[in-house]
Order: sequence, then structure tokens, then C-alpha cells
Amino acid sequence: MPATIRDVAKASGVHVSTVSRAFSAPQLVNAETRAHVLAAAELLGYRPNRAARALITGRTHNIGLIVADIANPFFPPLIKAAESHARGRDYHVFVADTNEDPGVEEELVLALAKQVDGVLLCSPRMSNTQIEQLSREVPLVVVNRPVPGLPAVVMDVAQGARLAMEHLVGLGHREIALLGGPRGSWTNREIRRAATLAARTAGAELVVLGPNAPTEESGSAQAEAVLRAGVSAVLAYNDLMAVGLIDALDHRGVKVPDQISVVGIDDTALSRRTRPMLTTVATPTAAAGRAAVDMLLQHGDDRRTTALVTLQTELVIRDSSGPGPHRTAGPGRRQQPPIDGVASESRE
Amino acid sequence: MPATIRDVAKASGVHVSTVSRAFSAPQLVNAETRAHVLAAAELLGYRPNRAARALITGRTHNIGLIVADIANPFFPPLIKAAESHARGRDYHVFVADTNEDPGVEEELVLALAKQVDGVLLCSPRMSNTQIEQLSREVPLVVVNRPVPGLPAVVMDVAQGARLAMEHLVGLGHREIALLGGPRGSWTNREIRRAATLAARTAGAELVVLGPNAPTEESGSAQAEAVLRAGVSAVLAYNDLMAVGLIDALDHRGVKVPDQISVVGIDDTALSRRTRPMLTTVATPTAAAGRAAVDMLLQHGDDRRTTALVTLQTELVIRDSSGPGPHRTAGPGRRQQPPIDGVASESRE
DNA sequence: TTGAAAGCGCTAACAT
DNA sequence: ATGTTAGCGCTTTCAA
Repeated sequence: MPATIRDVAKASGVHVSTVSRAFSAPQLVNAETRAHVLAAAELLGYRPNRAARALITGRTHNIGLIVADIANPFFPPLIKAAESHARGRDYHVFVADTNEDPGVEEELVLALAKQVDGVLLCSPRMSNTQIEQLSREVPLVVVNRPVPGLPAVVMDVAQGARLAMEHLVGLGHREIALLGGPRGSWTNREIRRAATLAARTAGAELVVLGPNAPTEESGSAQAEAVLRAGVSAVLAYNDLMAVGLIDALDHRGVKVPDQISVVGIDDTALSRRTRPMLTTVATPTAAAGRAAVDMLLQHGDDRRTTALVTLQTELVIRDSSGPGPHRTAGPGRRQQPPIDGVASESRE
Repeated sequence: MPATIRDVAKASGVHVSTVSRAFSAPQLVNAETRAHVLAAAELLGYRPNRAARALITGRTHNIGLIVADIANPFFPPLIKAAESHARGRDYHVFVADTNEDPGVEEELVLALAKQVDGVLLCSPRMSNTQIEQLSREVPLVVVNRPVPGLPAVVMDVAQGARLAMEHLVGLGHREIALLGGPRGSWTNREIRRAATLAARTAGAELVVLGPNAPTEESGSAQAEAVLRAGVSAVLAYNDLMAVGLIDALDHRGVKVPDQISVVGIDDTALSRRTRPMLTTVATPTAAAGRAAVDMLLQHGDDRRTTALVTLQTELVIRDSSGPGPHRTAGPGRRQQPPIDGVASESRE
């Protein structure tokens, strides 16, 4: 039987309201009394029941974190950073996984609504309208997608995709495939838009393949389509698909980057572990998690401060991208100085 | 302002207790009345407040999941499976990360205690005594370690380590290093015990290196020690360390498996993505997550059913293990039929 | 500075 | 089958 505020009151010879104040409004209670109370509480192992407190204050000190797929390596660093940051501010975090299902997203937000002070919606696949409606039930911060009227944290993937395309074009590629991501993904649309524009600007051709589930399997599944398209380079929606594609190409005896260059997006942990190591666009996922928590918690104070935080991305050149057929002249294959420490140890 | 049970009562012209029953004890209420109530609730967007309900029932329908490191690829599949399984039974999951710090573990359990019906403690680094004490505050299920008197789910890593050692010895290795894991890890002790025994049985020598943090970096950091030890094979505490070691050996020009064989443990997603693909001991992490949730939830009914569930492991032979110096005769390098589908596509 | 009393949203006896 | 009442653990007026 856990100790309640009443047990502490009895033990320290004061009224429950004094105990309450000793914990939640220390300045309203005599220092000596407070010391007594705290000592008694300590002795009894008393800890305030946050749920009971929430019932009256309306603040649960919990937040919800809803992601598309916990096992997708993109998310764990974000979850970890968000949880750690939230805990530092005395918030606990419910984590839930939608399995990329928009229907589950809504149900999850509604189910958590009463138990949290707000929800971080990461890479949602719902419509803007649905999201706006949900935000009337519980404060929402959207990650990886801007929603008009709501606070959001996004990564500048368009910038990343442009850098990736310029990198490929610079290497002499003129026929490039874009391995598209999931339907309903804002990130996917951004990438596509930026890649299309970059291709047009550079006079290159862009073949769009998709939409696809953002998994290794669907990356592999598109290998045939990539080969049929006759391109010399591929930009993938994420690292997972890039890796799946590389594997499938490998099994077909197609060499990366010798015959086909492949560039990923996200710079997840696996990009440094594959061979060849993956050239990819680094997205600051941990920073995004922390920023989203901050927005959610400060959002309580100044309401309707509908901010949009955009985090920068950068191109990390490793070994999966190499010279293309239209290469004219020039320097070594690196078009930019290596950004990542490990990349400089590439062995070719 | 979210609708409360009173709003629904008013709207449907019945007393609040009837509304309550309509939701939590349907058989006690007239079907017609219930339909009315449910319709009114639907209209108002009413959802029972679980925290308020918990205050009186004592059951929160929440569980806590505490892991050593969310970003360690071992955990996401476990978290995902546990969360999904729990949600299927109408439970929400708090996830927290201790960063491998035993002090944080205790604080976390205590902080969550009042808000959950139980906590899944994954790979805890605390002492048994501490864990037992904590279990008086809140029901605990321990994963990856048996604790006397408490329900637990463990993997038979001893069996896995034995298989791995036999595999290496069978390949002709007689000097083998064990890359130890973190201090306080039961899994680490099990592996060490089993590996030591297997080495003795086979007349091989086992050099134990460690303890180490279970990270890629510390795997890399032990490369020198491995070379100095003059062994021809290494069994690592986990895939992460195995991969780190392979990388570091590679940078030194040492070929795996030609010069040194490396075997990991866990069969995380990365084991299939590294080159060479990692020979490793597969641990059923998703199953462990589900089993732990089941134990926690059923534990409520039949108390003190201190069960220990042990899940089997198996050796997955891929490309990072090869013939050793003492190889006598025999068949191709595969000592066992490949267990994993991908392994059969290994290209040598 | 502290106590008394009301009540957050809900369930659980106990009546009827 | 439904209404009444009390109260879960806590905070917060309002008095004193």
C-alpha cells in the first residue's frame, strides 16, 4: 500500500493541504514545517500521485510520442532524444507505433489525449484536416511535416535532395531515378519537388519510381524497375530503401557505385555500416526530437504561437556514389570535402 | 473542454452511474439505455478519463518499459513488439531510457510506479536486492535476467554462446577471445560462463577482454587487444561490438574472416547489412517483449506465480566466421545448414 | 502560515 | 435495471 498525502499529514502532524503545499508551493509554507513534512514523506516513501494531481490541475506531466515505426532506424534516435529531454523537464513519455497506418494514428491520439499534456506526431500520414481536428482534442506538435496552424518541426529535406542531385549531376549522371516514399508523406513530396527542379535545372532526366513503403524490402523490390529505367544513379527516399536497393543490385551482379550510384536520406546508423558505405543526406533527428518537446511544453504558455522550426540537412558523401557516364573532366570523385569522419577512411 | 461522464448523463437523461456502467459493465445495463448512452457519448466525443478511473479502480491500464538504450538496435524490435502487444490488450506504454545507468533505473521505476500497473525492466544493471526492493513498489517483470522471486523473461544465451564456440572450434579455432559486455549484465556472465566451459571442453583457450560498454565504439577500441592476444576468432557480447571490432580490424588491414573470425550475438538488423555479413546468435527479442507483457498482465490475477520464461536462441551462420589455423580436414566451411534465408545467398 | 471544505472524473457499494 | 452516496489522492479557494 503506497503512502498517500494523508499518511504524511498524519505522520507530520499537519493538515493534508499543508503537505500538498510543501510539495507544490514551497514558498507558501514555513521552512521548518516544510522540513518536517518532507522528512516524514521521505520516511514513508511518499511520492505524489501525478494522476490524482492531474485530475485537478489539468496537467498530467505526460506527453505522447507517436511514430510511424519504432523499428525503422530513423526513429530510435528521435525517441531517445525526446524522452531524455522530456524527462529532464519532469515529463514522462508514452511511445506508440502506428505501423504506418493513418487510421491507427487518429485512434492513438484520441486514446492518449486525456492522459497527456500534448502529443508529438512524427511523420503522420493523416490529412491536414484530420490533424487539425485532432489538435482540438489535445495540443499537437507535428514532426517531419508542416501543418497550417499547428506548431511543427521539419527538416529541410528539399535542400538535402537538391544537394544530393547536384552531387550526382556533378559526378556525371544525367539519368537519375528517384525511389519514392510512402503516399501521404510530406517529406516524400518535398524530395520529389526538389529533385525534379534540380534535374530540370541541370538538364538531367528524373524517373520517379513509387510510391513505396519506406522499407528495405521495397527498396529491393524496385531493383528491376531501376535497371529497366536505364539510369546510372538513384536517390532513395531513405537509407533503408537505399540499402535494400543496393543489396538487390548486388545480388544481380550490379556494382555500386561502379555501375549505379545510390544516395540515401537520413544518415541513420546503418549508413556507415553498409558496404559500400552510403552517401546520404543527414537529418538531425535527435535535435528534432528535442525541439518538438520544447515546442510542446512552451506552447502551453503562449498559445497559438504557431511556429515552424526548420532544421538544416547536409550531404554526407561516402562510397555509394561515384562517377557517371557523362563525366567530363576533373578532380577526384569527391565533389565536396568529406563531412563525416569515417568517410575519410574509405578504401578504394 | 472535453466532455465528462456528467455531460453524457445529462445528454442522455440518465444518472452518471448508468453512463459509467454502460462503459465498464455493459451487462448491468439495459441494452436500449446503453444504446442511448453510447449514442450521446459518441455525439459529444466523450471518452472515459482513464486517470480518473484509475484513481478508484487502482488499475491504470498503463505499463512502463525501461530499457538500457533506445538507440541500441537490440531494443527497438522489443519495444515495438511490447507496445503493440500491450495496446492490443488496451494498455498504453511509457518508454524510458536509462543510458545504461543503474541509478537512473531506480529513479525511473519509482517515478512511474503510481502511473502504471507494472514495469518491464529490460536488461537492468541494478543489483538483485535493489530490484526486489523496487518490486514492492510496483509489479515488475524483468527481461534479460532472472531475479529470484520475480517473474522474468530470459534468452538462453548460454546455449547460443556454446553453439557459437562449437562453431568456431569446429572451424579449427583454438585461441578465441571473448569480447565481454557491461559490468552487472547477467547476459554477459552467462555468455562468459558458457564460453569458458565450451572452450575447456574443446581444449581451446579463451581470452576474456572486458568489461566493456556494449557499443560499437568499445568494440573498435578492443581491436588492439584482440590482435595482441593473438587469437584467430572472437565471440562478441553483441552485434554492435562485433561490428565495431570488424571495422577497426578492417582499418588495420586485418581481413575478416580470413585472418580473424568474428561472431556476434543478438542478430540485430545490422548483422545482415554489414560486409561480411555477421555470423551471430539470434535472440527472439520481439517474442521476449510480448512474453514480458503477458506475464505482467496475467501476474495481476494469480499473484506470486514467479515464473521464469526462457526463450531459445540459435546460431545464424553468415560470412564473418571462417576456417581457423587448426582446421584438420573436412567439408565446406559451413558446419551447419544455413538457418537464415539470406545467408544462403552469401557470395564467396 | 495553516486548516477546512469542496471537488477534479470516475467507480462501487448500497438502495430501490 | 437504475439512482444515491461516498470517496480514490490530490489541489485550491476561502477562512481563520
